[in-house]
Amino acid sequence: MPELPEVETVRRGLESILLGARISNVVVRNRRLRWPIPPDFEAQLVGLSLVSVERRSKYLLFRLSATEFVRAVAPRMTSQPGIAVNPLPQVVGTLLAHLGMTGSFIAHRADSLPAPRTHDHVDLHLTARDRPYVLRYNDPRRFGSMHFFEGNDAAQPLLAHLGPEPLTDALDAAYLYRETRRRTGPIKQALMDNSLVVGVGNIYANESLFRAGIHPNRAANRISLARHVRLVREVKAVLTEAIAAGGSTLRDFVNTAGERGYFQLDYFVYGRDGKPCKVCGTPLKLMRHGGRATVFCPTCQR
DNA sequence: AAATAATCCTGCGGGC
DNA sequence: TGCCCGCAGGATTATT
Repeated sequence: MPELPEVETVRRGLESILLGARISNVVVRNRRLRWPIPPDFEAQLVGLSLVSVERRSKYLLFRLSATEFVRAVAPRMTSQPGIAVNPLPQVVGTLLAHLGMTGSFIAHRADSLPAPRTHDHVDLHLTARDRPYVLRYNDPRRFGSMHFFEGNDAAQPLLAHLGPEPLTDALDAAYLYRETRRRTGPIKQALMDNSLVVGVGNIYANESLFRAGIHPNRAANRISLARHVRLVREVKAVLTEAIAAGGSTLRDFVNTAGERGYFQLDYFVYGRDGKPCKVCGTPLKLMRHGGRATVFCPTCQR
């Protein structure tokens, strides 16, 4: 179940393999994702080359150019405001994709492409450095989405109302404190509200609150600035550590090479209700926020 | 404006 | 063994 660290893991994998690749063909087997894949999707993509893969919230943005170019020797770091090694061609459009709950992109060498299996909805045929690949999108639950757009990100309804990225300076304690003054609901749900801050789903909300020692039920506007400082620090830390571990693999997450992540081994609370707290030994409790399981330590979290 | 509920979907695991 | 049911959950949309 991809959250920000899993999407970032996928982004890095895609860039490392497919930067500069030209899309030669697009095969859509099932258009019925979260929103239907538009009928002109395939025609819009064929012939374009991959300039970069960026991430905004849990969306992947494949920046595409009409002109082919040679991949730079050093990969361009798009997660940080980096310096392009070579001048990059002009972006003419963007493939916007979301993995939903169960989506995955796997890059196959074209000469060892398996026969399509159930839920293999989209194949992007690409050629990178004269080597043909097929980037295959699989999504059993079809909560993911995919479409192409031209123009500014801000004009995209899906991107227009997103809060700041948690791993940038746009998220700090002063911001979170200020923006929660009128929120009387549980901090857990505020953290998961994408208009406040993006990329923190159920798993990492649980983990961040535990590590910050904050009870998930505490009203957001009744948390002091000092405790917001700690919360912001832990949100950033838990996401950063999860990215370093290649994300979390519960049932089904795999990266672009089909490999699993390992951060689930470091969970303090998620999925551990009834088990002893790793810090104090108290049995962890389960409650629900908006249908989502919340696990917390009644001793460590206040 | 904020909070809550309903909705989409398939796979899996528990209970009987 | 097999069937039913609840649950998993991101994010939009609708409703209060």
